[in-house]
Amino acid sequence: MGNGGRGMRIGELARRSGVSERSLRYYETQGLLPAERTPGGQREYGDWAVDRVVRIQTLYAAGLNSRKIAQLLPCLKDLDGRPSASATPQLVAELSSERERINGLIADLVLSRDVLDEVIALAAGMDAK
Amino acid sequence: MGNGGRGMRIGELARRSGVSERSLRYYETQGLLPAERTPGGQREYGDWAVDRVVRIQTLYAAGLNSRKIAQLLPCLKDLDGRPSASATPQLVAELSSERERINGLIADLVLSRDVLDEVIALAAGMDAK
DNA sequence: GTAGGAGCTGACACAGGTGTGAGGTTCAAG
DNA sequence: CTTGAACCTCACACCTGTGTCAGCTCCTAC
Repeated sequence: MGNGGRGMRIGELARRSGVSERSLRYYETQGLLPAERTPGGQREYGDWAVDRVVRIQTLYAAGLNSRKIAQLLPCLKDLDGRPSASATPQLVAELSSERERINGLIADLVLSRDVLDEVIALAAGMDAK
Repeated sequence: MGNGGRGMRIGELARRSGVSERSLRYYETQGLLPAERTPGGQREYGDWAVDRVVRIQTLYAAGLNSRKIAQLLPCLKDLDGRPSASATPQLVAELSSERERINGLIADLVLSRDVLDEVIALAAGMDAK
């Protein structure tokens, strides 16, 4: 090893978080995932990075874009402490609207899932008969 | 008028379903929304089309692509009657996997919504204090 | 017949996170 | 020092439903 336990590099973070190195680098350019650098220029992450990456993925999955996530993250209390920023009224308005969208989307997803279940059940029924 | 009550044209369907004409034409190319044609070549839809378009939108929102929706639709019982086809085992497998994805996505959405709520509540708290 | 709103096709562009490859550098084990 | 894995940057491509524009045709009320 000889690492000194300072931090993991991108490969390990990718493996641990289940996200590609490509995406991790992209997150950095978007200001979502700051990284220390070794003297040689390689990225170094602390353990907190894993949780952050997972959180980022969750928010992406919910349809938020990089810009919103970047504004949002500092307003969250991290595992250890308190938020490093509070949302501006402007941001709150945007997030509220996202919230609405997400609620509608959940409803659509449930509806769609039921539709899938119906088709699957019907096929199973045919099969059994 | 002089329509004879035969069917609505694309503009009305767009207005009634809340979907752009562009999208309706696209749905037709994807085999999702068959349309009659007037002798002059204009599309004509029955009232059933509104529901179908809404259904298509719901499925798109759930992340299904045109191909899957096209396979899925005939396996659904329409408002009036019974399905015109049953799902093949292959399709059932695909849909089951979609179902899994949707369930995971719902979980992500709920998580994300909670995150948004936290940020919003925190900003409101700051505001009140 | 005519005017003008509505419809038609075809084509180009976009969003934006991710895959992929080239070509070069860093790191650590031996 | 050498070597090979891991990492770096840069750049191009993709997917796919939708917006938009251009240029033309249809339909219907007058």
